[in-house]
Amino acid sequence: MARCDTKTRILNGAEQLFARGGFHNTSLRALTSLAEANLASVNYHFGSKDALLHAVIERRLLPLNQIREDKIKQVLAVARGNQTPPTADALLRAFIEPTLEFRDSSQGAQDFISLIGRSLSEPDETVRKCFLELSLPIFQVLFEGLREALPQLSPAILLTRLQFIMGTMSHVMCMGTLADFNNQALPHPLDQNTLIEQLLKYVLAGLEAPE
Amino acid sequence: MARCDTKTRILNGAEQLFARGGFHNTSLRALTSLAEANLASVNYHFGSKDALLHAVIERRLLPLNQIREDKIKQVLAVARGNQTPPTADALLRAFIEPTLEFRDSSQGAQDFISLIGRSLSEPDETVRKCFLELSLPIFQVLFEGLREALPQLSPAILLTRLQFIMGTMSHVMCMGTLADFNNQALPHPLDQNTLIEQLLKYVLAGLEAPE
DNA sequence: AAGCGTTTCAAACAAGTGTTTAAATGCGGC
DNA sequence: GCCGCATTTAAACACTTGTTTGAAACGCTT
Repeated sequence: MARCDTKTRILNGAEQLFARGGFHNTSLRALTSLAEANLASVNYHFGSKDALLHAVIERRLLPLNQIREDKIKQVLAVARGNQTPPTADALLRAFIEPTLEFRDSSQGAQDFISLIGRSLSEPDETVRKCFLELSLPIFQVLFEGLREALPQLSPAILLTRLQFIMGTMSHVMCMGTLADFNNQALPHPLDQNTLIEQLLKYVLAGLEAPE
Repeated sequence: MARCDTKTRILNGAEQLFARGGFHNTSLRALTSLAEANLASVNYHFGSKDALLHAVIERRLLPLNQIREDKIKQVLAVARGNQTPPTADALLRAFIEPTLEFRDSSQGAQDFISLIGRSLSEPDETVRKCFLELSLPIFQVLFEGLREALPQLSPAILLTRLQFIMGTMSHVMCMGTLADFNNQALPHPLDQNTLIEQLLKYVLAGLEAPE
């Protein structure tokens, strides 16, 4: 494990283990051993295992959500300047692209995105609540933007389709560390850009389908 | 807990607790207490906790997969009789409809479907492997059928989109027991038939999008 | 009623869990 | 040098985990 702050080493180790083995299946002993830290240091630096999870998620999700929110608001601003409604394509791209680009920026980022991708379906509240609290605002912004982009869709249908999109995204986000299904049939995985474009095409077509 | 076979009571209880709290977070003590059975009865009847999970999944997934496979093969047979390629709509319907219909047949079925929906993103091998082993054959059949239905799509793209569809479906399957996100914004959830139709419209549009 | 295989039961097992404690260590400022 | 603070450490804490054990209870046939 790379040499740096104990606190950071713990965060990095936790990110990796939580993502690959799940929060509850990761013991503090396995974690501190990987992070080359003392067992008690987790409680010293973070207070508890739950608080550590919170810190792991916040560290990367806050900046990522900030980027996505900025991009979405930029799309909305440009549209307003042009006196035209924003396009669903631009909005979804602003939401999806930073996520997948960030995923490929480092191994830790990939673990983190996989952790986040799984969080919506987590049976355990701890992870889900933490993710939702930090993400509901941006969901709101995206939803309102899409209402402008697709005024022909009723809000209920739009929201339903937005959830479908979340499901699709979550799955893609998890795929990084879950290679089983891929390797079974697909000889070589799609490269990053193709995957983003394909994902966008898929969710956009589904979103814009006639009601 | 309804009075019946100890073995069945354990299966029912496990289904509920595994679905709502996750496999590893469910202790045999909580389970046997809910099932009104002795702690040791799990190991007596099933051998181990892992074997119990296997039994829980097999009990419902085998028949469900059988139904789905039959329906898909029926679609293929009819198409062959008509000398026309099968439609993607009919194939996806044969795959999706039984799943969601089964989900609403009982509370236990809903728990089970939610358990299955989460299984693809499970960090723990135990659940994922068990599900994949039992489901890869039907994925294969569906894939081959879709290749006939959409010959214009390259196999790699088709497979990628099929994975997107699995992601969308998984998410919908989990939604039953994960009400947070719904209740946050959606006043009343869509009824069963509307949800199926919307889901089909969404995945079909995404699947058929020009490459 | 006796015998027999199946099932249930309370108790104990060893191993693993997150957390706490109090002593030891490191290190910068005076 | 030495104080004071932040950090690290090993040990113990109380508790939960899945599994095993051997005896008790049950249901059935003879």
